[in-house]
Amino acid sequence: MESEAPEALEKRVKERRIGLPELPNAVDGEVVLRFAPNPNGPLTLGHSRGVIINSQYAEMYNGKMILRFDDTDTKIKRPDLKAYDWIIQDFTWLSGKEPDLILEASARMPEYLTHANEFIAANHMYVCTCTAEDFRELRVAKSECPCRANTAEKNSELWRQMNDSDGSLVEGDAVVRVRTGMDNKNPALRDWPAWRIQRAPHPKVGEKYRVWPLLDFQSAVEDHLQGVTHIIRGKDLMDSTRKQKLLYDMVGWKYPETLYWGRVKVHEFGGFSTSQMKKDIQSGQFSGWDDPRLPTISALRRRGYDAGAMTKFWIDMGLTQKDISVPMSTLNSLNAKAVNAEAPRLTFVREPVSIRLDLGDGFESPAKVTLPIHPEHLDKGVREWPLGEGVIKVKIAKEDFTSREERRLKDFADIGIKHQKTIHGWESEIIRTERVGNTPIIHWLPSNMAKPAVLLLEEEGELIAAEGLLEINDYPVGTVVQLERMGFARIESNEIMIWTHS
RNA sequence: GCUCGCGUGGUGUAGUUCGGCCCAUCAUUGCGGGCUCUCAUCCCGUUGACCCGGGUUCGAAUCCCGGCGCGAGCACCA
Repeated sequence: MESEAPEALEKRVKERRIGLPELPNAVDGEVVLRFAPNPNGPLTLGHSRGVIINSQYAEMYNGKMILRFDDTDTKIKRPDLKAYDWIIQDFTWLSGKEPDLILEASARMPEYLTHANEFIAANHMYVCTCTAEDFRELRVAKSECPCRANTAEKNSELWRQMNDSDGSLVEGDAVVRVRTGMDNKNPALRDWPAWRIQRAPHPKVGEKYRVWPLLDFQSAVEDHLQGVTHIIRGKDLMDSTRKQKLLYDMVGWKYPETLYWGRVKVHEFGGFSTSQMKKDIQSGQFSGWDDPRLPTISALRRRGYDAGAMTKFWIDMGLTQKDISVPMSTLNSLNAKAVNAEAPRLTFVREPVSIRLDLGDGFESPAKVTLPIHPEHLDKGVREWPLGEGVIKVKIAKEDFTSREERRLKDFADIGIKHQKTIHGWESEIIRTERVGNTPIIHWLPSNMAKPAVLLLEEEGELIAAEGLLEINDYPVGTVVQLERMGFARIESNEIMIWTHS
């Protein structure tokens, strides 16, 4: 291989970067990434960034992607047994493949305990029996607490008492701290807590353990055990990185490369608080985790959003540390592009008004109306609406009925809207079937092609079931269709559709 | 209070490491128009930004100094 010309090294040509930036120190085939949610609910749009960006990188570098359940809190953010499966489902749907490895922190406790024993024996950690309030003061004052002077033997003994089921130490009496130094200029890093006592039974392992590691310890040990090479996480965890790095340095481990992103809000939803949503569902404000008004992955999937569109959405967002607030219209635009080509067209008439069309003397009515399933993909075939003999009964939307002028029934005929009522109902007449001029087009259905259906949509925070008539079709449940002149919707059942977006 | 991070059009983003290719990229939104027997999709056009003040330099979005603004951590949550 020839050595590179020196001038080629002098300056990179500036080019616009497309896609995700390169990962620092990444070796193809050896990258290990992880996504580590707390299983206290299903995934939200906010989580999807973690799933997607990490998965994308794993794919870019032919690396490994771990899904890890950080379920070591039995009290404040208690794990939800159902959430484990929900998250695996959401993860798989978002990334297009199953994780290479699934780990549950609660099942990894023996490993964590082993390391705790070791670190306490090595004097890297000590048991602290100060109250949280007292330690807070010590932390501010940069002064060491009395417990810090205990010997490793004494600490091991106290640690045994913390673990002991009939021990004298109960919840709140003691924590294990990492001996980082009380003089660290960053107060967040001063002898940070690694273990605490929690009596609440764990949904997965019951009352097997009395002590549970905090995130900073559990995650630090597990990342090392799994050989994680790159951590990509929120910048709110920057001090977490620093805490963990202090521990890594003590025990001689190599800390992974770490990248951060800022906080994300969506204009329409605000933040993504799983706990808040859980409360609102319990109080009956929402019907469930897949309530179309919620920013959960299950709700978005139910509404017909495309995982590829979400992927592009997050890739476009990149890895900046800026706190951002994005409008749903950005995602919607990407989603429309993703689903439009495949979405069959259907007609939905909201608040239908029945009209009898008078064919007029000598007027020849066509036997049927033929319209494409997709105007840009004619190979997808056609829809055929047979028209009855004699008088034709059609349905049009109430909002289109307000006019008294001519309107064109799309792909069929110009009619005069007369607001003339007879014993049979509203009557109008067909003026011509040829397309002449630019008579405003409205959509419609012949009554024999219409079936009652509801369209679920959100209006000002309320979930509305808009009643109407849907064109008879046999698309399977889950099909994302485009309702002509309205927008996209997903077929949820024979008579229910869920609104996606326009 | 201490510590850390971030500031490019309405929104998001590229460019900032290594100053000139940047009178600043791309997307989205808004506005205008075209295509279309859908108010969808698509196409074209257009408005619109380097937080502020100094400094270094022939030249600064990019380097230095000082402000200001926003956010996060300092939990026995993750």
